[in-house]
Amino acid sequence: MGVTKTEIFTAEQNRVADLAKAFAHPARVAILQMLATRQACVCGDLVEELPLAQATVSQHLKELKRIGIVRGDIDPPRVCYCIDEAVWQEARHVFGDLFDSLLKRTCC
Amino acid sequence: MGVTKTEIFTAEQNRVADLAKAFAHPARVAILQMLATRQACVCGDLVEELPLAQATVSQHLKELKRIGIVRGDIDPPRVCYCIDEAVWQEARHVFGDLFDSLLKRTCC
DNA sequence: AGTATTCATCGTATTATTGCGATGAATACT
DNA sequence: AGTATTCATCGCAATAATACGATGAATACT
Repeated sequence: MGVTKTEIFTAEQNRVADLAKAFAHPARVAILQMLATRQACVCGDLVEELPLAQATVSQHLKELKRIGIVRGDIDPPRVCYCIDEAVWQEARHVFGDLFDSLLKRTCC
Repeated sequence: MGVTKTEIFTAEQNRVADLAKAFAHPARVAILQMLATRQACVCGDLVEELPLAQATVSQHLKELKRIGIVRGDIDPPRVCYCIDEAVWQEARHVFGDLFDSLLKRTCC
């Protein structure tokens, strides 16, 4: 039905899925890479460097803010977008734990 | 348009996005956790443990196989699903490198 | 042959996502 | 007041994803 039954999964599973969504679109990967590797927050420069319309970039940023991995500090009329370091580390640990959970298999 | 412009992003960005998609739905997270932590591959037991219809689980498995992180070894009439360890490690490194790329910020 | 088991796929309905033009809000600068 | 800049949001169109019932293919067991 296009509707995800979030209520039947654990909070942890839903959080992993949400954090993964931040990286589940190449445009958002590009945005996160830009924000992570710049000395300065790029603000609206994102639109210039990405071959996407301003409205589209704004929407991806909105999704990243919803997840929490990006903050938007207003500095009118600009907005300075930054990685939220706490959420970034949360994601690192969540995925790290997940990847570490692989056990040796006895079949296949 | 609901159409992702994959051609305007790097192969690496598209690969990250694809791997992230494996974890971008709580049902797939649950499936991957089950496959990663069982001694034996659970095959069709997935359907029993998940509150989803068999057709839905099969579709999630199809997506995981498309990405490559899961293999389906047929053992008629059963199918034994396993984590593909090589792809699992690929994902670990891809995300590890990404999370390590965060630099100290001088703004915000 | 007939039946049961296991799983994939098809068809369908519904919702989500992606993308962009247009518009609007907020601010700064003349 | 008038203009420019920056960004969010609305509205729309098109595609993707989620979910499931029904059906079919393959195999095993009677």
